Formats: sequence, structure tokens, C-alpha cells
Amino acid sequence: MDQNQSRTYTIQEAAEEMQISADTLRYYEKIGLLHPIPRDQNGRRMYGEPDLGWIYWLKLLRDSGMPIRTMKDYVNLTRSGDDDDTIQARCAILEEHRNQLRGKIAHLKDCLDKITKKVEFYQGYRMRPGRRASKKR
Amino acid sequence: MDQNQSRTYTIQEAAEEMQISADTLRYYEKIGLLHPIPRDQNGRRMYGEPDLGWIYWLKLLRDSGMPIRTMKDYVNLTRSGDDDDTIQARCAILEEHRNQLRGKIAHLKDCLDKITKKVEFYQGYRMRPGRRASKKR
DNA sequence: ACTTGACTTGGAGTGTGCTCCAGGCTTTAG
DNA sequence: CTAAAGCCTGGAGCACACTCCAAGTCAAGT
Repeated sequence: MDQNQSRTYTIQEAAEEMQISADTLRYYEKIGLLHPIPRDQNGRRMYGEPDLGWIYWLKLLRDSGMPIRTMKDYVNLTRSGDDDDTIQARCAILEEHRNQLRGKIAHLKDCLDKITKKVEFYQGYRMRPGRRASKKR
Repeated sequence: MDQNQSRTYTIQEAAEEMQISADTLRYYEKIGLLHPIPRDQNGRRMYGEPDLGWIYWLKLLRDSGMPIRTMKDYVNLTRSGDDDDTIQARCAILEEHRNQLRGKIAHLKDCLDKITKKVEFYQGYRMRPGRRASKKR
């Protein structure tokens, strides 16, 4: 029953793969968002596929606007086993986040519409009959 | 040809009306996003309806994620007259921003979907047959 | 043997956008 | 006359999430 022997990644490789900076990867590990990554005999990090999977998920949460503090709460729950309790707590965090995200998306859409209207207004303004074109420098 | 005599607002009133802090209003004025607001004989700001309109627009741009630096560029253009040149430049800024915004909305939607899938996974996991419920504390 | 380059660490520094504070002024209420 | 409320200013401070740095280690290349 070996570990999955699939390739490992240096921090740079992992960073590139995940579209995130190496500094950020170290930072996430330092603050505990990321479990301690296995090292080679020289103390260098070796990221494995499952690590990348987890990083992907962290990045997804961050990109969607979850604050790091909340991510830590979530991460801590993933480390306290898979009892109904903690699964439910994780769901609660994600669902709360989903609500915020939905609200945010709706708000952004609304902003987008209003900005679009402004652009249309400008375009109408430029087309206005009887308007002198500007001096072209 | 009087000015519009409609009511004026103190900074607190304006802040409340616009859902923004009084500090932020002063800050926006200080950095020039907001033109100098007329004062009463004691030096206190008196916001008028058109000021509120402008603040609303600023807030819209900020809420939609436009950085303050870009807002300043935009604001400066609104102060350099209404030549085709500047109107076009303003449109360019807004359209660029719209593109970013659309991208962002799409990305957020994508994140939302993935988070939704995760929640569904958790729910499936909790329903899994043969699973012992956790101790209920 | 030496240089190069990728990695390590702890900790300091940065950018953004506010947010708060001290000290001062004026009007209003008691 | 005093006290409280609300505003003013310049400037300091803060929260967040990185981002950068100096000094060091190690291994491979020439």
C-alpha cells in the first residue's frame, strides 16, 4: 500500500502551476492555511498532486473573496475529523460565503448595468446634433 | 436665474444618505475625487443634491472595484471640458472597467459554481449510507 | 575551487483605502 | 456660564494580504 508515487513539484513549479506566487505559498503555509509541506533532504518543499489540489481550493476561496480569517476557520474544521458536526460547520461557512458571493455578483451586475448606461449616455452625447467636434490637437 | 434652492445636507446626513462614512467623504474631497464642497459661515460642508449625485457615482465606481487611481483619472477628465477628446477618454476608461468587471463577474460565477459543488459533495457525504452520526456534544 | 541558482528562514516593508485622533471652533440647550 | 454636539484640520494609525529582503545552505556545472 504505497503512497501515490506521482511527481512532486518544487515551490516554483507549484507556484506556476497554480498561478500564485511562491511567496504566497510559503505565507499560506506559515499561517497554517496549508499543512506543512513535505521536504527533501535539503529542507526544500516538495509539493505533491494532492497538495496542489488543496492549494487550488484555497485559491478558489480567496479569489471568490473569502477573507483569510474565515479560510482559517474552515481549514481548522477540515482538521478536526469528519464528524457530522464539523461537516455541518464547514457547510455553514461555505453556504454563508455563497450567500455573500451571490449578493456581490448581483451588486456587481447592477453596477455594470449602470456603467453601461453611462457609456451609452456619453455616446449619445458625442452624437448630439449641432455639436462642434473638438480641436484635434 | 437662481441656483437650485433645494435642501443641503450636513456631512453626517450626506454620509447616511449615501451609505458611506463621513470620514470617507472628507477623504474623497481631500484627494480630489470630490470637488470642494461649499461651506456655511462656520466652514462646515453643505452638500447639495448634485453633490450627492456625484458621490453616488463615485461610490458606484468604487463598489464595482475601480481603483482610486483610475477614478482620479476619470475625475480629472470630467474637469477638462466636454470635448470629444475627453468624452472619448472617459468612455475608454469606463469601457475598460466594464471589461474587467465582466471578467470578474464571470470568474465569481465560476467560483460560486465550484463552491456549490463542494457543498453538494458535503451533503452527499453526510447522507452516505452506513455512516455513524457524530456524538451530538 | 568557485560560481550560479534555486531554495531556506524570520522579519521588515508595501500598497490600498480608509479610519481614527487630538486639539480647536461654533452653535444650541439647560 | 457651562456643557454637549457637531463639525473642522492635519496627520498618524490600521487592516489586509501579501511581497520583499538579507543572510544562509546546498548541489550542480565549468
